[in-house]
Amino acid sequence: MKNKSKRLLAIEKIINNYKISSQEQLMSRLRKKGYNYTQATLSRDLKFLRVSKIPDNQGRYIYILSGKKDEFLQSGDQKNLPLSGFLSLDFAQNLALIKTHPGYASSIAYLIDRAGKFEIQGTIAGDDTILLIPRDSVSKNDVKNCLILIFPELEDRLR
Amino acid sequence: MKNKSKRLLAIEKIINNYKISSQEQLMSRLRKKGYNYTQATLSRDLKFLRVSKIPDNQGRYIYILSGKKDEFLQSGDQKNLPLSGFLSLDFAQNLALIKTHPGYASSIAYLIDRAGKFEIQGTIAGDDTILLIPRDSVSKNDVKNCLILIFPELEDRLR
DNA sequence: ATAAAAAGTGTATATATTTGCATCCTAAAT
DNA sequence: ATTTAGGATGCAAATATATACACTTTTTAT
Repeated sequence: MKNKSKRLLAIEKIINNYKISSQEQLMSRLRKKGYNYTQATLSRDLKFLRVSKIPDNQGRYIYILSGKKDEFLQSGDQKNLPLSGFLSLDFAQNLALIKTHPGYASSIAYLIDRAGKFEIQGTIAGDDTILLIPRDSVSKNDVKNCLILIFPELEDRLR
Repeated sequence: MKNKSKRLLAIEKIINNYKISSQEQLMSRLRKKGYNYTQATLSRDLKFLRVSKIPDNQGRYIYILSGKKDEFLQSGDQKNLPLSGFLSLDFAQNLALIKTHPGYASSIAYLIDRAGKFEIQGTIAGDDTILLIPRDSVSKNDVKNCLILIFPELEDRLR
């Protein structure tokens, strides 16, 4: 259903941006955004998205997306070298096209895949071009935001 | 107490070696090994160890150590897909996306092309992803069937 | 078109997990 | 030796999460 995927996107967004520590808490945010449904369904959604609850280092529990787990656990010290090869982002129909310097495409695509974003169904990289296929009903903006989440350095260039 | 650290080690060992999906389950294994204490304490231990419960790709929930998370997410997806490199099939819009083990995409795509199926207009292969473009008005299921015809071994996976 | 199967959800409930409080134990300080 | 402080733990209760069942909607097959 169309609403479901939007809802899933909303969930991801919230989890990425806030420290959520219970489904009720998440529900309340979702309700504010107009998604009106029950905790039972949310539980199923979280299962679908493979979201897990993990004890953080402050003695609390927080929800976290599978794809982000790495990053979260290893207090982010790894740099995205290949990102320097990023050139541009454009959209054709519902597809996103990323241009890179020659040879950089596959390594950047790899990072995108590895982030495990729900919004991004998959990528195909050539030598200097990446075709990024978003999931149904994911907007261009959602894709942009995704990419910014993966590569914060792009914030300026994509906005 | 000296027992605690041993206990924590035992917990880690068990979590590493079995698919544990509830604290009770874990408790029962611990008891077998002579650690006799309560679920409440176990809950605290898990918090201390930063163990989290994550939905696996079999529709269950399993406990996993923070340090192992990476590994799990990696191998978890591949272990049960021993077929010729084929990983998954999904649809976005009218397009089909096939994920493969790294490096397998082009050879699988080649086989698909070579089968000369009418329903499949063409394919584009990256390193581990194939974009399959179906002909107009070909349904998802038609595509599935096509693939099954080409790769009978996929019957179970795609149904 | 119709039947059949599958997917999505809410409700209520079962299960599972966390935590407040009291207690006990150990170690350091007096 | 007695006191004091902090960690560890059980118990019971509070919270939180998952799921069986019934029902509806959507998708797929005939």
